[in-house]
Amino acid sequence: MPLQEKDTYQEKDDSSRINPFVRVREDHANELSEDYLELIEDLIDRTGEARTVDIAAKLGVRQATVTKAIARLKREGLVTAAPYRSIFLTNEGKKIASRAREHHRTILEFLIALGVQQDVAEIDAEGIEHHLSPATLAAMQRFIQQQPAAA
Amino acid sequence: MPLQEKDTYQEKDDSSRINPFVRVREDHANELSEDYLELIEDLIDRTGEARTVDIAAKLGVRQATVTKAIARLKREGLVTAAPYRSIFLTNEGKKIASRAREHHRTILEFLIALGVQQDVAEIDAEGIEHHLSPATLAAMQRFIQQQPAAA
DNA sequence: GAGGATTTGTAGCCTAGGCAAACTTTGACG
DNA sequence: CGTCAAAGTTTGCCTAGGCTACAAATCCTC
Ligand SMILES: [Mn+2]
Ligand SMILES: [Mn+2]
Ligand SMILES: [Mn+2]
Ligand SMILES: [Mn+2]
Repeated sequence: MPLQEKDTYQEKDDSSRINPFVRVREDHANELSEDYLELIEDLIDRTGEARTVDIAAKLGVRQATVTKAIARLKREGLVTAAPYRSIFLTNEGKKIASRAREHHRTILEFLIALGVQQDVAEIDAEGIEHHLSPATLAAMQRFIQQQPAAA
Repeated sequence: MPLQEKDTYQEKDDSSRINPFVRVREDHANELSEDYLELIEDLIDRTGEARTVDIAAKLGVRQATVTKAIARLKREGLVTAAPYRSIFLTNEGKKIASRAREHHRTILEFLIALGVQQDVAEIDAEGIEHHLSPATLAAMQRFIQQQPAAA
């Protein structure tokens, strides 16, 4: 029995650790969920409820797109929603949302500490937040701490 | 005549500047091209030619996927390729490849200067390289310069 | 409490980017 | 040369995530 039949078999679990491109594709598969959940939590905190129309406006997509995405999140057990009613996070959804928000905040603070203008930092943070390993986030944290809030 | 008919019309040109999520979707539309072109240039430099089988191995996808992607790049005028022969970059393709490689290198150096371990930095760089504005890249450059190659 | 604007949902379409399976071409080598 | 394994392509399939157009429900407002 051969030790490697790599030609046709693709590792599923730790290929992400050895191939950066595979890792990026995996990141992207989680990206939408994270953005939706973070945004839903935000809307609930700030306006009392998360409505399809507001999510669509924030994300810059059509409402039909949001409806479809919500159906998927429901399937995955991350949100609950009754037809024509607003959207709520499950406990699992809340966990992901909080983690996403934290990452987002860390990265934003980091970029600003690095000297990037606020509005540019906001934009870049939204993209890179899904691609950073714990180690890199930790390094960013250290950097923020070292910078004593420059004037 | 109303000043805004925003309800049905979506800005195309500068919406990217005002909505981070739209900007991220645009980034992702360019991501594959950039990665392919950078990789093709790399293979040519290091092995003399860019072959489907090697591109597939590097990206962690099947050869059929690469063939399809190359067809798209050809359509876009970024590569040339005859059937069953290896792949070459057009001038336009070379420009994009070089810019991508430069960004990649800057980000990698930056992460390492920040204290991230080499292999983790390699992985994270591959994801975030497509999401950074010129301003942020410039800030990273400055940071690298300030750090006098820590031991 | 009826009407109508707003919001939500459904149906159908499209493209990008994956895959497997089968076929074709190439080229190394006996 | 002829063979045949390796490389490349084609075909057909799938899912995610966009969109429009239209239908249905909700909920202001009078
Ligand atoms: Mn994001
Ligand atoms: Mn990305
Ligand atoms: Mn990349
Ligand atoms: Mn790269």
